[in-house]
Amino acid sequence: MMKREEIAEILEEMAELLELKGENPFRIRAYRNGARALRNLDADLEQLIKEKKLTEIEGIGDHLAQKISELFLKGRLSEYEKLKRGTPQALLELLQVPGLGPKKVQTLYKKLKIRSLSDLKKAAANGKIAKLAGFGKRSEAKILEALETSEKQGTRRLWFDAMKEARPILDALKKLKSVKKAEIAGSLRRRLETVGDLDFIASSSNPNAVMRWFTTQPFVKKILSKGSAKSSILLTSGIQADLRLVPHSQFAFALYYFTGSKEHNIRLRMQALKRGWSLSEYGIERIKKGARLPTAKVDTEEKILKLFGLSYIPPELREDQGELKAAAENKIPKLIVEGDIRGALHCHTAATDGRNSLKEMVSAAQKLGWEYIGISDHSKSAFQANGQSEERLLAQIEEIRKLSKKSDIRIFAGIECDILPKGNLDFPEKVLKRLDYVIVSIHSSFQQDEKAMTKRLIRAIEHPCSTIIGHLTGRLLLKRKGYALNIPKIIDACIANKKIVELNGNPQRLDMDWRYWRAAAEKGLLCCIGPDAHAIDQLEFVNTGVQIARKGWLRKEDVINTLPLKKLEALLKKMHP
DNA sequence: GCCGTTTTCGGCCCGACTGTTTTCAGTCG
Repeated sequence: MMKREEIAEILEEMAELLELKGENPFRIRAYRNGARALRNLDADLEQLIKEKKLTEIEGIGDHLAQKISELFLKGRLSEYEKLKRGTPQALLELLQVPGLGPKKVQTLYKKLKIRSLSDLKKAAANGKIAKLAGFGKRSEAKILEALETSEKQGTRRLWFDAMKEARPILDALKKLKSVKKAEIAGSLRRRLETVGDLDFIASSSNPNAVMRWFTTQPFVKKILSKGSAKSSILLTSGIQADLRLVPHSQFAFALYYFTGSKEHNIRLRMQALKRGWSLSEYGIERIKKGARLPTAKVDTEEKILKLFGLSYIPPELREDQGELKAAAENKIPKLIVEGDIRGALHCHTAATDGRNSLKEMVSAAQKLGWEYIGISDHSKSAFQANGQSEERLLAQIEEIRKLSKKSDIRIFAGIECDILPKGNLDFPEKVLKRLDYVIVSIHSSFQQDEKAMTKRLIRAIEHPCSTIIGHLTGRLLLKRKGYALNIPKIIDACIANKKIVELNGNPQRLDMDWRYWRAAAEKGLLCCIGPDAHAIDQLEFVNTGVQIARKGWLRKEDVINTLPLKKLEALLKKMHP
């Protein structure tokens, strides 16, 4: 049985192989769309295949359904193997070199027999590439440089880190005299958990001056391209930043377009075309009997959408996950905002692996205006994190009760209790019962297979004392994949057992993934946004969690730490008698 | 290969920049 992610990867590889063969671009796109649809699936793949419902997914037709089923059930697909045999495997890695696409890779292969990165490097060093038709000295030099720098730079960044870099640049842009409006766009604006580059959009009456500024700042390591409408630079930190300039009247269109996602834009444009509108990053025109008639000024994103009878779609939702349909039916939810948060329950102290004392954490929470804070230090098996022994835990509970009485802010006594390899919890029931709530998390034996891991977690979910499931998959973005898990099954188990799932706001985790939240919340799953704070300045990770919760279509009502104190108290009491 | 209020064929988003050309193909987003 093949996993969903593995199947998606094969479909994507097939798209690349077809591209190298010079296949119909739309057929190639269909494979990519299919892979994406598979990744975004919130239902159980096995069930869909059994019930022959794969074709109900948008982007998956009869052919792809057949291929996916075959891969899932047999673990292989003859068509894929045939494709692979027909193309040297190494050509795929050549496609990764910036500036090389399918056509050029094919030329290199046919004319120079280049079939690997080292072949490419040799040919470029010997000046053979410059002599090819369609190539020249500059492209040869570019290839060499790309090969040399590619190893050094891991290109993607955590959303949180990228935002920290982008803000000062945006602020400086806004201060320029000839800049009227400036915004961040792209995946950064959509709050994608990791981003590949920083996109800026600005409107200006003097593009050349702004571009001169942008490409000559201290943060510029290298200019990748420079024009009056678009420039790209490499920042000293190694990440790429693009700036697009448009006249003031086009700003909203440019912002909308460059915010993406690409798939969202394609769908919106298709809808526009059907209604007789041609939408682009420059504006919108009525198409009438071949002639294009310009329309009146539309200067906000709201107004653009309104032209198509759509309500506003926040950037976070523009992932082609049904948001256009929802907007057409006026069903875009009122998303949670940072100000809705009234406290947090996943916080560590120096008693285990936190940096600050209980008192310091509490007073920091108070400064943030919270009504409550829950302390959830590690349990004894979390050896690497100095997990609490039973004795130390009981003493901490005592300390918390005392301090809570004296404070203006309510302090809940909790724990982040390890789920042991078999699914049992790290403390006996009688200890857990003395707490206000119990976050259960996995911190060991990550290598278990999906079946064992799912069973392990479900056992913890069924434990009478568990309240919240912490960082569901244990992933560390850009570093470590989450453990194997049947997430739809886990979600169903949580709903059946009335357990809450955490949305961990640590920028490296953002776990459970936003792609699952919409469907899960619609089925009744409640969320707790946890900062997983290990220091006072990390309490604000709860806000990063809010950004991702918005991306998961969550409303205030779906998140328990938006509840006022009395209501949260009552909820925890009911869940944890 | 997908899809359908221009439905079962014939479309499928669209423009900027680069490098190599001398009007454009390829790549990228």
